[in-house]
Amino acid sequence: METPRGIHDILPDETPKWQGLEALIREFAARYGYREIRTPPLEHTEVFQRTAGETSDIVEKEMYTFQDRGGRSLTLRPEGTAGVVRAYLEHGMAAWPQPVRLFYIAPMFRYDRPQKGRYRMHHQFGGELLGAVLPAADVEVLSLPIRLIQTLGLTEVMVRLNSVGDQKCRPRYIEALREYLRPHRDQLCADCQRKLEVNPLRILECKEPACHRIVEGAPRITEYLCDECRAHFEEVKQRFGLLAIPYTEDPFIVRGLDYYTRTAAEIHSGRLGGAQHQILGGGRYDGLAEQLGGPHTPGVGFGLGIERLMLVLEAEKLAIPTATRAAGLDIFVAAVGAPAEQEAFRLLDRLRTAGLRAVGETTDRGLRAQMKQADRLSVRFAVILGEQELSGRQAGVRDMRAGTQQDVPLDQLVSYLTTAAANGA
RNA sequence: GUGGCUGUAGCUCAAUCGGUUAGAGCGCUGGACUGUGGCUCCAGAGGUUGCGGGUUCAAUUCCCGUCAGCCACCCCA
Repeated sequence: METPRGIHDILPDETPKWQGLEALIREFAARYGYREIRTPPLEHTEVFQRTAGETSDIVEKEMYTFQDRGGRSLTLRPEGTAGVVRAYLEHGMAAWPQPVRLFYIAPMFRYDRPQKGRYRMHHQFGGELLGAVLPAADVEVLSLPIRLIQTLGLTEVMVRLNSVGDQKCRPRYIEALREYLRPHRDQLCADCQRKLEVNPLRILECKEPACHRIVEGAPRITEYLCDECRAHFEEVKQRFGLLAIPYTEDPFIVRGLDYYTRTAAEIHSGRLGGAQHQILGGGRYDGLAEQLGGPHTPGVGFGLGIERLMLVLEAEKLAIPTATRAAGLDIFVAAVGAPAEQEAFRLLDRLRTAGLRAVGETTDRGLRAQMKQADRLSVRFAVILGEQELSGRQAGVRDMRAGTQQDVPLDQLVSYLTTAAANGA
């Protein structure tokens, strides 16, 4: 038996990295006033169908969808925003003080062909700011992961910005784009010919050389933005300048999800070898709540790929800060002989109750083997209990770093070790 | 979903032209050191050669299928 394709275990040697990164993420979320939300990994299929867009790749071919025993269609979440907005509506967060700032660190599921940096289950750190219309909101949300990334020390990151307009101006642009593309229809790749009718925006992202050449001469969405969208985009850019965050404007990013309006943002790393160099995607989604049947609710957010971020950290040889003290052990209790083992068993309980981290021998190997075990566990102290020690109501305490050893009375052991472990920790 | 490369011990890898008992290092267990870790030496355990089928006297080796990883697409985080 093994894990399903593209889905992996995270083993104890790896979890400290995750915990360190998560701790830093939580710290940054807190600094920006974002509170954690935990939505279920499973939603009604409609939640994603109605928001991501019927013609999006996610809905068309990447969702893990199945029927439960009651015949309902459920889907493992392919992205985080729709579920958060669903929760916002379901729990009447519109009645909370606005705007509402939320974040999550959660697994996402997409039925893609796996590759390095692309998995069927991956984790995203997402932030959502709901109930805020102004451009300042867009820049606030996006600045959070950007500052986080900078703190981690990432160097070659590119922030790309675009505006995809709104319900008023986007349809006009789509028509203009279609009109421009129609005469070139025969030169487009098969996929794009299909997209021409269904979703011409996505042709902009096509990397097929032929399509790309045609797209070069296509009208730019920025030329079709309505006054409100134009002003919004201008202020977003101005505020990126205010924070001195470098970015490039990219008229061809449209994002794979249909719910985006106005601001669309991506962050790429130049240090990732493979094709999976995008580490963040995000933007504004003012129409999403309505698509879920709720009242108009402006929102803006991002999703940051944790696995991809870790790949970049590795590629740039950057250390992940360890937020808490290492999960290492303080003490190993070695025992020789049955009476000593009984005493050791009781001692372990006392040590742990006193807040120390201690393990003992669980088989009955010789002292030599037990000391070897203590060494490999990298404990600070080994406590040795045998017949000699027991008869004197004391124990040998060996400092594993110094290689020194002394006898300590049993009734003073806990306080002795508590003090000793605290010193020079 | 399309095309390609690769799967040998827990890990990293070897095994001649298809040839008889599939090896090494690290790691693990034990011993030298009967109650004291690290260093050294010795020994041991550990394998359905990813899985299934085919060709052959004989398959880790050749062929087909399948599963998984990787690479390029598609797309995305």
